[in-house]
Amino acid sequence: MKKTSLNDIAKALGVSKALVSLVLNNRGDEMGINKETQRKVIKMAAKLNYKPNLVARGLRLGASKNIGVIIPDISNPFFARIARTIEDEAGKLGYHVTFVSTDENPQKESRLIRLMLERQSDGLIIASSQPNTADILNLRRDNVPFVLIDRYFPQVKTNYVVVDNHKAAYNVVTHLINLGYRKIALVKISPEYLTPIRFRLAGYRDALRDHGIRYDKHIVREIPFGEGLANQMEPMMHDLLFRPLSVEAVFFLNNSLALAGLEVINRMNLRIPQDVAIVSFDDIDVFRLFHPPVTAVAQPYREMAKEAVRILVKEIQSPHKRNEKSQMVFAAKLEIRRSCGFYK
Amino acid sequence: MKKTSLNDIAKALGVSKALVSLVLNNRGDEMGINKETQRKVIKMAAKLNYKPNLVARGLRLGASKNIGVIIPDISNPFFARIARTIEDEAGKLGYHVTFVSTDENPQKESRLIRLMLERQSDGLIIASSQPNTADILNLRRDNVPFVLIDRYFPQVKTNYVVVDNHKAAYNVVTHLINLGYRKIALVKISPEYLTPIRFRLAGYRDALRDHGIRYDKHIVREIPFGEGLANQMEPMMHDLLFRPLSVEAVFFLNNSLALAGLEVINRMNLRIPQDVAIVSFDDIDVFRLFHPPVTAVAQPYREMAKEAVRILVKEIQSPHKRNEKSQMVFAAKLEIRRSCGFYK
DNA sequence: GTGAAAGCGCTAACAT
DNA sequence: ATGTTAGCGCTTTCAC
Repeated sequence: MKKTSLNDIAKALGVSKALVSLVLNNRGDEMGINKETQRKVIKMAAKLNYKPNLVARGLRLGASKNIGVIIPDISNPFFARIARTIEDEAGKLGYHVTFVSTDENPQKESRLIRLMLERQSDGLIIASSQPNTADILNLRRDNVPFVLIDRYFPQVKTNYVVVDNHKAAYNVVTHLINLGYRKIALVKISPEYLTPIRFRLAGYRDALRDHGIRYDKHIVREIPFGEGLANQMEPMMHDLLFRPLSVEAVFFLNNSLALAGLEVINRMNLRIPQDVAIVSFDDIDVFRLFHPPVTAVAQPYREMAKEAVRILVKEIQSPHKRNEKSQMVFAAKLEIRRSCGFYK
Repeated sequence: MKKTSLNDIAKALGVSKALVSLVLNNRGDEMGINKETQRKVIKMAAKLNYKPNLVARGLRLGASKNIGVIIPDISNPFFARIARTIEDEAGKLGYHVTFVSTDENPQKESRLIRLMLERQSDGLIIASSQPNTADILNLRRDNVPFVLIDRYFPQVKTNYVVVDNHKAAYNVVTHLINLGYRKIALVKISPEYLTPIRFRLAGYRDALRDHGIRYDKHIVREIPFGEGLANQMEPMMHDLLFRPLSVEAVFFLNNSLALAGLEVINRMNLRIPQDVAIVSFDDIDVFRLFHPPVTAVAQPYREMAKEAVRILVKEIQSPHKRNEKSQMVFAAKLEIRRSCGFYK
């Protein structure tokens, strides 16, 4: 059973497909087409179970009404939330969304950017894992509407929506220091060139410095993104938490690190916060549920996603002034819970 | 700056676009096109930054190489995992994927199915929230390749990939009974007509019956899908856990329910499993990390997603024998942890 | 070896 | 008030 096209309806009725197109796009009245004719067209469309071919329409109109969203991993709760909000907000504006996951792999990301463009996405939202700006500069040169989210490139003028990672990390460390902790370890994830990681690290260093604590590279650690996270966490935590390092607090730079770290700490039968205090970046739901609840930096992901869509769609719809770029920096909120020994 | 098309390359070289198309699709040798000409075409394509328009190609070829995935909520970890695996597996077979979320809303699901078809998806993977089979029957009538996942319709012959929910729930309850629990509450989510919910409930009833325990409707509860979950959980837990009901164990029928329930139980300062034992369906990562770790039913989501893609792509690629339908029922695994008082 | 032409389904401009 | 035509970018058939 072949799909019904405009032509099939036109033939069945002995009219032209242009007329059918107009009627079905609710432009019948505007074009002064006979009410009765319109009725017949609509009826026949229903009878033949007509579904417009949006691909053909997109080809004709030069717009797909599709937004490509390129993120590291749709199964990471932080990005899943952002993705979901983007989906909803884009829907309100008449766009649908295609998500793809890069696994923090720059080559894969390049391929996926290309794929989205070949599939004629009208614009892109990207949480980029690129170490350099080549792809981004290409997009800009080609006048492709896009918005960076979560990560950006300070040296390039683009649209972006991020949080103030430096300040957020600074606040975390200050909070810990105020509670009396001095030996504060930091566990980050590679690739380390990403702006969120770099700025969080800088916030950590600056907070230490401003409180007269020396930066100690031995208690700043890194784990590569990927599956083996749990395995590497175990020896690392042993190393940090026992002599000679004996850190008092650990600041995890994202939610996956914190989850892996918590699992290890539980296995080691250490108490939080008595034996070690814990803070994480990214406030995922379950942090509230742990024993004790985990202090974490909450990013306003809804607002971020919403803004990203708003900026993108605006740029898509005004092809003329594509050189006005928007930069949005949101404040993150430190959700203080009991894992660092302070009870709200 | 306009996008480069085949025609632009053809003109720049004074050849026909047919030739360019052949060369760029690596069919130059096969068609015996001059090596030197091929080289020039490829060079010019690179110089003009040519990107094939996959939409136009799809229109011509009648295949988009796209799979539509329709699920309740991409930000639910269970579906996010499935989605991610589908993305990877489809990618291996040369397909890309579009995810959309229905929020368990049947009308929204109908609209999204239609949208995916209008966007010319070659096939669909659906975790359906429909109370009836109308949409499914339409899809079948129109010969659209699709695979149901997680939920299915027993009265309709379709492809589907699910777990044996009855058996899994039966095992959960049997496990609890063997540990000595008698008053076992069940908390389910609406819509209740979904096969997983129905079969899990049936498994619960059958296990009780087989062990000579009377089914008590007062300790079988339901919460509607949506935002207000936490609010409704609180009074419900009070009701179940204190007199006169005083249940000894609670079986949550999915991960969101269990998370909300755990939060309330923590707030009530009850101990797990001493005051109440807990089991959940869906084994999400964090269950391992709770104090105590939560016993849960693990679905083999990787295998399920992989099978769904395999079945779908096979059907897409063999338009002739579309009436051979595959039904896959996977066994779920009960991950026994300490939340029900049994220590492995 | 290469080119010309047709056509996928649609819509906009132009005719009548 | 309705129809005709052209063309979006691509691939395929057939002709030279």
